[in-house]
Amino acid sequence: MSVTTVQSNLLHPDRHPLLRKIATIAEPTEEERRALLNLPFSIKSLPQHADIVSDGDRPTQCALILEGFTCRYKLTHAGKRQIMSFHIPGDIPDLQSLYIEVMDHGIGAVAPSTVGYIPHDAIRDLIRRYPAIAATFWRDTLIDAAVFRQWMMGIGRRSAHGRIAHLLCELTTRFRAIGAAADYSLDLPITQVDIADSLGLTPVHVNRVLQELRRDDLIELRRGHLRIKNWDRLSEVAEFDPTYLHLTQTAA
Amino acid sequence: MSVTTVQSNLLHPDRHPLLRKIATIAEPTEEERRALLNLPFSIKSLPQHADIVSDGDRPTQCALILEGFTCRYKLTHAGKRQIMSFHIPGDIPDLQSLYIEVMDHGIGAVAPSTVGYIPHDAIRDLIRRYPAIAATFWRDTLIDAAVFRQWMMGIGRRSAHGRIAHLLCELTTRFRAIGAAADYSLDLPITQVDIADSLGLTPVHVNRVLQELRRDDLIELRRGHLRIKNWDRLSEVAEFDPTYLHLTQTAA
DNA sequence: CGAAGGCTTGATAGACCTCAAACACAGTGG
DNA sequence: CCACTGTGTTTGAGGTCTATCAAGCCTTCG
Repeated sequence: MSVTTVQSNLLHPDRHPLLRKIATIAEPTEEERRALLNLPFSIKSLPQHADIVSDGDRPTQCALILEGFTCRYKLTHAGKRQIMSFHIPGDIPDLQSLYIEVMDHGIGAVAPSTVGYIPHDAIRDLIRRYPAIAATFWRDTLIDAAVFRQWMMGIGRRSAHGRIAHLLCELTTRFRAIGAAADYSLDLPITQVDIADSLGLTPVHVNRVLQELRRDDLIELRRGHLRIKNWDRLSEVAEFDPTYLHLTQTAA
Repeated sequence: MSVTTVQSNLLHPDRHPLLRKIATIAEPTEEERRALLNLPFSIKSLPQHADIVSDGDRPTQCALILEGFTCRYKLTHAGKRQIMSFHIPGDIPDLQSLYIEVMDHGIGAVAPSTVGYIPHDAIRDLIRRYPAIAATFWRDTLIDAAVFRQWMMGIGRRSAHGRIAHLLCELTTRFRAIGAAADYSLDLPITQVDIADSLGLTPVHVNRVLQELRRDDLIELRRGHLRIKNWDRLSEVAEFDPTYLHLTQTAA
């Protein structure tokens, strides 16, 4: 997908990823929306597995996800990977680099992705002029933290079944919030290895649990497409309560 | 401990918990320090196990830890507890409630503690007048998130040994940063159950691992007192790298 | 001295891991 | 059109780290 294609189709105010995302966690004024649209950025396409930012970097810009699917991860000395969050279009996963100099983790493309790099200076200038946007950005990083906490509880205290079900509920809810999921069906370019690395499990075990979830007719997941066949029972298994996502409009 | 005692001893500018804490993550000007000192708050003493803020609350104030030791936690439906962070004097664990209406977790006293409740309005006013303080507070919540990430990796991908060693390294480093640990020796009013709940383990297993760490002459931990006997080897076991704490002065 | 909270120990069990190989499927190239 | 390759998924057998259950023990404190 070429840069021009992206710019002409994707960045219309009505479907600009950043505005869509912001609308899920705040209610910006028309002027603030315009200011957000005017943020300068340089677009870059990344292949699967490429790093958007690397552990140890000292970024001078933030990455806005425009298309694709990315993750935040860390490696142990033994080389084991822990994924700490997934990001969808509209997210700015390294917003924190505004106030934390050194990256203590990496952000990588789970699927081929397009990102817009926004200079720190531009963001600093924006939030200086629009305190409400500063508050929204701060809020966004706080919601990130809320998601970390939810994942921690899952990894630390819940069964593999519950964890996997919960992850699928969370992603579905977030995709629906930005309007990227028709009904309970969505494109989810994720592998079983990715799921394993995000939940502290092995791919083998993830595979076995997914089979059970399919057998119980709760989900359908293959070739990058997820369909929740029984939302009520799945969210029950997951003990899913979307409060922690702190969405303004909680799309049921 | 009475309120008067606290006020007369603890809140001298030179040893005010909030100023000490802030100094570990930022470099406020004299004027900003004064403004921080002038924050109004009402002091309250809490017994062990009392909630400072509860899951589901909609706080209108933030809690500054003045004395003691508290934790952030969540319960599963089955009643299992996951502790997500520990807080020491100077911390404001629910600073996030400024921008996130509903608490998605509780904060409780691990040991008897004294907290100062600061009205949201006072904080909002402060950060409106001092953008640098706003940045510092934002940074503080970002560092909280960094700690969550570090814990997630531990729980998801590391052995019980590594996790326990890491927790002890982290707490020691943080206590040292605020000047609450002489050398590698500190008062740590924590039970083995608390450790288990913070690392996704059972108390029984924590007990066994602690015994090994003692046998290997790495630590001494009993009756609320921790002494690291071999920092180098312990941080090796822990794969401890304090970068993620983002302290301004990294006390070795 | 009794009670309570925390720590320790032993025996057993199970969820999840490890290793290893086979299978499915899409894309590529001859 | 069909091998060929690569990535991702599935299956099987065995192993282990950590959980569970159940007592007993030690301090502290009223």
